[in-house]
Amino acid sequence: MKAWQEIQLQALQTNDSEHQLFQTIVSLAAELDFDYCAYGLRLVLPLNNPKIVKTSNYPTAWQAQYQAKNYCAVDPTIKHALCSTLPILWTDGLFASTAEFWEEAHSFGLRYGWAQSMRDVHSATGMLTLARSDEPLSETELAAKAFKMAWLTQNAHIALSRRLLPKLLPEADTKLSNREIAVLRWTADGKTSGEIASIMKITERTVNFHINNAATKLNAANKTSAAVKAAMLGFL
DNA sequence: GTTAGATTAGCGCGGGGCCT
DNA sequence: AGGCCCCGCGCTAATCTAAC
Repeated sequence: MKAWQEIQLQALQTNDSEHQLFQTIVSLAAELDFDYCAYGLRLVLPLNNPKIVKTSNYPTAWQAQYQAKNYCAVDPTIKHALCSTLPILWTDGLFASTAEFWEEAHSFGLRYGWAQSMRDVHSATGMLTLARSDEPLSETELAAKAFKMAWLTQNAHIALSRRLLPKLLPEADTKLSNREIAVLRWTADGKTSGEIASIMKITERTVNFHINNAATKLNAANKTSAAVKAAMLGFL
């Protein structure tokens, strides 16, 4: 008999669309006794307004309200997800400073939940939330299911971000040459083109050439943006 | 605050070597 | 042959710095 993780992995490694894939995750969540399931992906770029995409089987009205009131900005589980990859449990204490948000979530049947985030090599943060209306999450249940829930989070993020990233952030798929990476590293360290030229024993113009090529590949407006993008995406 | 000079960044163009 | 990587030159634009 195959292990639960193995069956799950096979289900998530198919070539299904995001929608089909999310339905698989929903059914895996259901096996863990969660009616609701939500996945959010937050990219690192643009720095001033990072792209966020969400998909869930929450009640449509709640999804609309969440969007309309921009609850992304106050949701404490998102705040937690961005600074910690440890799982977090929905508790009254967690939502103490966002009472209105918490009450509205309750009114839509979202009462008991658990969430965990994960970061990939491109620094994109994915968060999987598992929730339900009726049965509180006991310590015993958590202890018994913690591993499976974490495993589902990890694989959901890997599978979904693999499909979403190329569309949302094509730069993440860029292949930089070794020379381009080297000059961007020195640039990110604050070296001028002249300094990099003497360090790498090439002319300044050549340094600029590589930086320029990298900037084009990264869709960056200038060398500063190119160095930041490359660093944020984990290329350096 | 203004100005002039120095420094740095950016652009267009061309060419050689290597690999498929 | 074509694509990719690497290297180079001359020039202009933008920015910084110090002197007035």
